[in-house]
Order: sequence, then structure tokens, then C-alpha cells
Amino acid sequence: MLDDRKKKVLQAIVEEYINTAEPVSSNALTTNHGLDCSSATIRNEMAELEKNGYLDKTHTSSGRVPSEKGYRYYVDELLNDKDISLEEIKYISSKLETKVNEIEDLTKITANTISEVTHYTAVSIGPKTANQIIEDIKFVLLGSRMMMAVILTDTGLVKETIIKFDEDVTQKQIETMNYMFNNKLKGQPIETIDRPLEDYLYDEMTYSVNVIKPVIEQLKKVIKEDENIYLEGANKSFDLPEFNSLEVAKNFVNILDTKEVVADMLNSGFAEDINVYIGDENKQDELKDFSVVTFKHKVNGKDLGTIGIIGPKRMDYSKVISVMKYINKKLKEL
Amino acid sequence: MLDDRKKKVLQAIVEEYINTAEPVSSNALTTNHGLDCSSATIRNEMAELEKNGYLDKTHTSSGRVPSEKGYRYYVDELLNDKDISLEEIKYISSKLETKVNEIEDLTKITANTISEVTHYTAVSIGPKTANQIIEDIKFVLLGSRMMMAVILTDTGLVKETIIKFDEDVTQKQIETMNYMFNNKLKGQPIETIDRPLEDYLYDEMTYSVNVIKPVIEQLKKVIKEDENIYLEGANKSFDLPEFNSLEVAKNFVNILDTKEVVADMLNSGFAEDINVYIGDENKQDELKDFSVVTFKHKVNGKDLGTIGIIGPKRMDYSKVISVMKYINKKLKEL
DNA sequence: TTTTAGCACTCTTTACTATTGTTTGCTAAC
DNA sequence: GTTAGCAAACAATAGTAAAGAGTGCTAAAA
Repeated sequence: MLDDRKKKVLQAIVEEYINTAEPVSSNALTTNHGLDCSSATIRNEMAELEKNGYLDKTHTSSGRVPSEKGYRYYVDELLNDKDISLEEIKYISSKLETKVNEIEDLTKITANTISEVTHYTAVSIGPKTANQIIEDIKFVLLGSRMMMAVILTDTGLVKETIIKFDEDVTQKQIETMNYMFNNKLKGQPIETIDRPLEDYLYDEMTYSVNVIKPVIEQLKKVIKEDENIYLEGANKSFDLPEFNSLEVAKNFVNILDTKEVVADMLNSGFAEDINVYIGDENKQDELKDFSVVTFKHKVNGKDLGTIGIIGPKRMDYSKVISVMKYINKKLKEL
Repeated sequence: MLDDRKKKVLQAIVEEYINTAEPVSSNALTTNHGLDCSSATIRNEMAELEKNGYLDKTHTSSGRVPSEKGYRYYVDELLNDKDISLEEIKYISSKLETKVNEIEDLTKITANTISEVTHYTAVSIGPKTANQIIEDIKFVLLGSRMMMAVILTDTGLVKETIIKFDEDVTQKQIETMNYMFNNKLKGQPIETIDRPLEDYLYDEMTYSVNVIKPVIEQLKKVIKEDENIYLEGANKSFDLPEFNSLEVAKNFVNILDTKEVVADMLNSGFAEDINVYIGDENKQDELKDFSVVTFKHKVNGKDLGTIGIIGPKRMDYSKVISVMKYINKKLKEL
């Protein structure tokens, strides 16, 4: 357990480092941090904090830099909600209040807003459909060999997909299928569109398997591939001093370019709403040198998409988390 | 007009520079370029090519680098179609033959393929819908205050959008609207969904304007916002030596982050199929230090999307163009 | 016992210099 | 018209010295 002054020193170092990106010297803390003691005393505290693993040094005679343990302690114990300015509040409100027809657009707008306000890069992923409840399925014939399937879920999510057939299909056939699918699926979670449905339909349907098969295949495909990743403000990261290192910049672009990593990163949160991963805490090797804060957008416990902020370990956690909390509150009001 | 040997020298310099990214010395050209003369002779030729603006020097005693005029001459006059390897042909074929249900997916796959084969960053944009002919419009009621509109065009493009109402809507109303819209729009280009339609519908429809208005508004919005940009292989560019310059890297990320620039870039081609923009030839200031090759995917003169390769001015134009030509042929076969 | 001033020591950063190597342009010979 | 040879220009590299920032330790002060 850290005593009061050590906490203050740690907090001061973390915040100073977040602001300046330069190793923090004992001298720098004697002013403007409410620490009423000399640099020598602070040096002693720093030495001990380092011994306990909260701080790192880049070389023997350099200032201190927070270690991952230091950041973690800061996030868990020392974080105070940052005030959001009036302009920011106005900006956020106006953005979130734009009328959207599709939930995924709302997630994108939210990602966009968070990125704009925090000045970090944001990514988002669409809702996980699997456990949403099917409210309605509609099949629409387009021409004679193409159909669109539209699934409406309890959270208002609309998922549509196109299905092509190898033979002509009649309006009658579409209607029968529509009836049967609805009959079987209405009120069921989307993931039901897997095994059991298939057997049932093959048994019941009297006409060509050529018609039902592509429908089932495509629907199965669609419910699995909910990896609709959206990226916002990649360039913002490039203004940060850590991106002067080509290696960092390259790794970053590589991460954003690898959808699997981004999807993994967004889907791997335990907490209900906000998750913070600092450096090595990330499950993805590629992210070991970055920090990630994710925010799950939910309504009635149902996933409506997840937004993630990715930046240097020296991230302004306080700002990011405050903004997310505020946005969460705003979204709940809608 | 350049004499034969000058052409050879220019071509050799361009190709050598494309390969090595290092200024090309007179010595480097004496071997392996079919130039049967000494370095001194080549130096004379180089001096003259420079005087005529085809070559640049980075400093008094450096090798030569092609100028933009040099690249342009190379692209226009000296380009020879590069062979595509058997593996590449196989790869391209297998990628393009994957069954897709939506045209935009095909464009994405094509962009992806070009990026993989050329090792450059690719972007793509969906089809311009405006001049496509409406074949069918279907309205589907989802719940009581939401509707999906599906537009099918003559090129097989399916465009769908969700429309929300402020009051309950009946199936009957949907059907009436569907009939009227089809009546007015079938066989017309999509852009018809603007002024004239509106007047007609307001006149004819007997029931609430609250129902028709959102439909028209949303449809108008959809046909205008066909800026569905897709990015592939951003990280590939970062392996190129020019991206060791932080400024270049940053500019590049900025470009890819600015959808308007990318959209502009993809939409600004005069030629029927393949357009090449070298450095300053780009209409967008941000692209002055890059080269862009775009490829329009068309069927029966109708736009199905455009794919662009963006890379350094020292781009392997020959490879890129050859691959695009081959893919174009392949696409036509489908 | 805790805090602080003072100072030696460590290490980075910057500027400067010398050296090496590459490539050109020019001249004169072929 | 072509080429060999050579001086000059310049980049790149390595090495050195000086300056600056910051720590850790010691001993004195509180």
C-alpha cells in the first residue's frame, strides 16, 4: 500500500508524463503539484516507487517514466473524473442527436465523436448479433433469381443480405419460405439459424432444395460475419511524439490494417461497459506497446457495438474515460 | 523527341530507380541494361536528359532520379506490359471467382487482389448510382414505424436503406407507396428520385405527408452518399523506403483518413478504364508527392466501382497497369 | 527520524571535425 | 562521337569534445 505522499508523487509523474511525453525529473514536481517538499525528498520517494515497480528509468541519470504497474495503479486508484468543457458537451450532444436510422451508424458516430473529443484514434465494431432475438424476417424477391432477406431484432437492429439462386424462384415460394422461417424463428435468438433450423426446413419444405439451401447458407454466413470494423482518426495518433519512431508508427498501421486484431481487441472486455488495457495487459501481441480503452454500447444488456480508443500507454486515461462515461449517459437518455 | 539511346537510358533509370529507390549513377547503367557504351557516354546522355527535364538530381554529385516528366514519358512511351507469373494468375483467378452476392463486395475483392499482387495500398469506392436505371423498388414494413426500401438497378446493384416514421404505418400504405414509386420510377435513372418525383407524389398521395416525406428524404440521401470507401493494405506502403520519412508517412495516413480526398481521387479520371496520375498531376494537393493509378470497373458503360492504387511516384507502373489490365479482362469474362 | 542542500557521477544531446566513398562534369585523347 | 582520367562536390559515417540534465549519496539541518 502506498502512503499518501507516494500516491501524490505517482499521480504527478503520470500526469506530467502524459502531458509532456518527457521523463519526469524530481525538480519538475516541486512546483504546481501540491507537493510541499524539496526535490531531494521527491527523489527519495521516486527511488522507492521505482523499487516497488511503479516507475521506470530510461537510463541511470534520466527522469522517471510510469511503468505499466504505475499506469494501472493510476487508473484504478488515482483517476479523477476530468471535467468536460461546455464546448465539448455541446459538440457531443449535437453529434449524438443527429437522427440515424441504423444502429451501426450510431456506433460510428459515437466512435467519431470520441475520437474528435479525445484526439485519439478510435475503432468500432458493429453489434454482436448472435444473442439478439429475431422479431421478424422478411424475404423480398428481386428479379427472378435474387432475393433479399431482412432480419429485424428486438434491439431494433436490421440485418439484410442478398441471396442468389441458380433457378427461377416464384413469389409464392418466397412467401412460403417467409412463413416457415418466421414460424420457426420469431422470438428465437439469431444464432438459432444454425443446425436445428436446417433439419426442420429440409423436412418440411416440399420443393427444391436448390431454393432453401442458398438461403440457409447465406443467413448462416451473415450471422457469423459481424465484423464490421470502422476506423476514425488514424492520423490523430501521428501527431503524438511516440509516433516519431518509425517502428511505432509502422506497428500501429499494421494493427489497424489487421481486422482480426482490431476485432479481437474490441471483443475481449470483461467489464460491463468500460475496459482499460495497458500495454502488456492486451491479449494481442501486436498491442503490447499501446493502451486500449473500450466502451460497450448496450441497451437492456444487448450489445449494440463496441468502440475502442487506441493510443500510447501514455494515454490521457482520465480524459478518455470521462468522455466515455458522459457519452454513455447521453446514449442511455436517447 | 528523344533518340533511341536516350529512351533506353531514361527507361533504364526509371526502372532502376523503381527497383532500388536510390539515385541512379551512370556506372550502374553500364551493366544489364543493353546499353553498349561507357559510363562517360551515359553521363553525357544523362546531362542532356536532365537539361530537357526528364531527370532530376538531389545534389551536384548525386545520381539521377526521374522527374515527373520522366515518369510521364516512361508511362506513355516506354511502358511494356509486364508478365504476370503463373502463381499470380492463379491467385487472381481464385480471388475473383469467389462467389459474391453484392457488387460492392466484388469491388472490394478486386481492390484486395490488386493490393496483394502489386504490394501497394489500394482503395476502392462503390458504384456511382446516379445514372443507373431502376429496375424495381420494394418497400418492406419492419414493425409499425420502420420500413426498408430496396432498389434494384439494371446492373444488378442492390441499394437498401432504412426509413423511420413518426407515426404508425400500415401494410396497405406501404403497398400503395410501393406501387406509386414503381409506377413513376421503373425504367428511370436513379437520379430521378429528386425534384420531379417529389411533386408528383405529393400531388397524388392522399394520405399523410408524414409518411411520404421521410421516404423521399432518405432516398435522396442514399443516392447522394455513394461514398462507400474501402481501404486495403495501408501497411504495405510502410515497407517502402520513402516511408522512412515521417513526413511522408504522416501525409499518407492523413490522405487515407480523409474520405473526401480519397473519393475525389477515385472519381477524377478521364480515361475509360485506367488513369495514371503522377505527383503534381493529381488534382488534390495532398497527393502531390504520390502517384495514383485508378481502374474503373464497368459493365456496359455503367460504373460498378473504382479502385485506386496509391504509392510513391517511384511506383512500379508497369506491374500495376499490367495487373489491372489482366483483372479487367478477367472481370469482363465473368 | 525526516527533510534538505550540496556535489560527484552518469548518461544523453549537440555540435564540430575528419575521413571515406560516390558520382559528377570536364578535358583531352582515341 | 566516344571514352579514359581526374578534380571537385557532396553525403554519410565515425569519432570527439563540451554542455546539460538528472540522479544518488552524504552529511547537515529540522
